[in-house]
Amino acid sequence: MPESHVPRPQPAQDSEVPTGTRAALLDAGLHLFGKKGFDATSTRELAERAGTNVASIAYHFGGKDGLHLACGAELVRRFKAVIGSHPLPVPETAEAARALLERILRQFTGFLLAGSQVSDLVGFMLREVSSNGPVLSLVYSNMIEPKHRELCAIWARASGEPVESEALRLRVFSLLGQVLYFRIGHSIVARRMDWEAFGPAEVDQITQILIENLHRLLTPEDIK
Amino acid sequence: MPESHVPRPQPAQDSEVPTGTRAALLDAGLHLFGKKGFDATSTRELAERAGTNVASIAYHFGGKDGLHLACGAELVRRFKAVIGSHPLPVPETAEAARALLERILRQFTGFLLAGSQVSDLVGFMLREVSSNGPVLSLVYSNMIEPKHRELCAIWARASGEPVESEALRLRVFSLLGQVLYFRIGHSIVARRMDWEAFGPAEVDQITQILIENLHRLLTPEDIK
DNA sequence: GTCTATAAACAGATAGAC
DNA sequence: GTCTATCTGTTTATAGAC
Repeated sequence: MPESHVPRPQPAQDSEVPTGTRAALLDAGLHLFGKKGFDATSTRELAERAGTNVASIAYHFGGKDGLHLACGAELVRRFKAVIGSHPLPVPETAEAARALLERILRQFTGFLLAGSQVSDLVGFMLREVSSNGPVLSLVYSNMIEPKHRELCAIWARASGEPVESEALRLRVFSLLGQVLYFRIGHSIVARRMDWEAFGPAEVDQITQILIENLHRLLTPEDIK
Repeated sequence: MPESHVPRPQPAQDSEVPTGTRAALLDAGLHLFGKKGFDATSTRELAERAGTNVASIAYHFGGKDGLHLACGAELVRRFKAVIGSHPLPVPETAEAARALLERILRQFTGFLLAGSQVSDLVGFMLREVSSNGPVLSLVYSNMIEPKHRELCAIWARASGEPVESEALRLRVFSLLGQVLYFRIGHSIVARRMDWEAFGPAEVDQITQILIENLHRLLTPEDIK
């Protein structure tokens, strides 16, 4: 038989890149849900920002909740498109692992703190983390869990601790938590530091402290 | 003249302790705003939980927004009632300062992570931190700023760094950020650790890691 | 697929009885 | 001070024209 109507095979295991009205609504959702929160965002605002009408939300996503979940999936898709879907290799030596952790931490602070074109994604994700709903489950298993596991392996090589020990997993969380706090509580930090905003100079200053903290945290207390 | 109608003198500089319907609405506000967020909480829910009617919100607080702000003030009042309104004295020696920091950190993790009768307050405050509105301004200047300043003074004594240096202020934030993250991202941590909930054993484990981190962070890297 | 029009429920605020 | 009843506007969802 000639050309049939079956959907074309997907490129590898990656999900479809959205286009048209669908994509515009996902953009609007990631932006507005992240900026104002899910409840504070109305379907009218979403439609207006996407340049369409309210009914298209129900048509494409089944409703406001469906759009919310689809935004979670889109977040994971974009994240994988940026950082790649393959795990980082664990370096051979402790020194190389330590250097890699430093590089990852720099990337992470830059990603979270420097306002860029991805700042919609960050805002959206942080709201989901606090709310702990079905969208977080999706993001956790497709993004957070695998990346945290990779970090633990690298940290274990750098510090000599056993891989996947409970203390190690918690320590990695405590390092990431520092970075996240500077994003979540940036308004408080800015007031206390007498900063008007988080410019490049301020982000550099924070990054430097966090890099120092990384090295201090990697060093057991009794070696002093 | 005999008994007059002037309001009775306030006890010291502390604000009035609310009673009756007013107090019930503040309780409901702290609970529901903290649990579901301001936008997701309706005035009907608030009135029902307080055992009163919607009109009383406007009567006592002028409206939903007024109740929100009053909840912020009530948060500060309750916080001061627990920890006292006087600043902690800075210890004489570095060792004593270090021990005091450890004690404060234990208190802080217990306060934030162990679900207690104050967990409503913590949930409310964390939402305000993220939302950065007028309620946060109130809480910041009456609670966060003075307490952070005290911590910086103690940290400076413990580490020998100059008081109020920018690096020191950021380092203190980074330590507090660790604790806050374990509260904000507790659902993520619980999944990754295969914990069903944050019980006393789990909180102890986290506290131990954070205490270790405190001592590592207090120790400059070059002394190893 | 896109859009207008509308339905049905819900929001916060308030008038007025008690 | 408290409460019921109601006003006015907004919410999400949907029916149906094109």
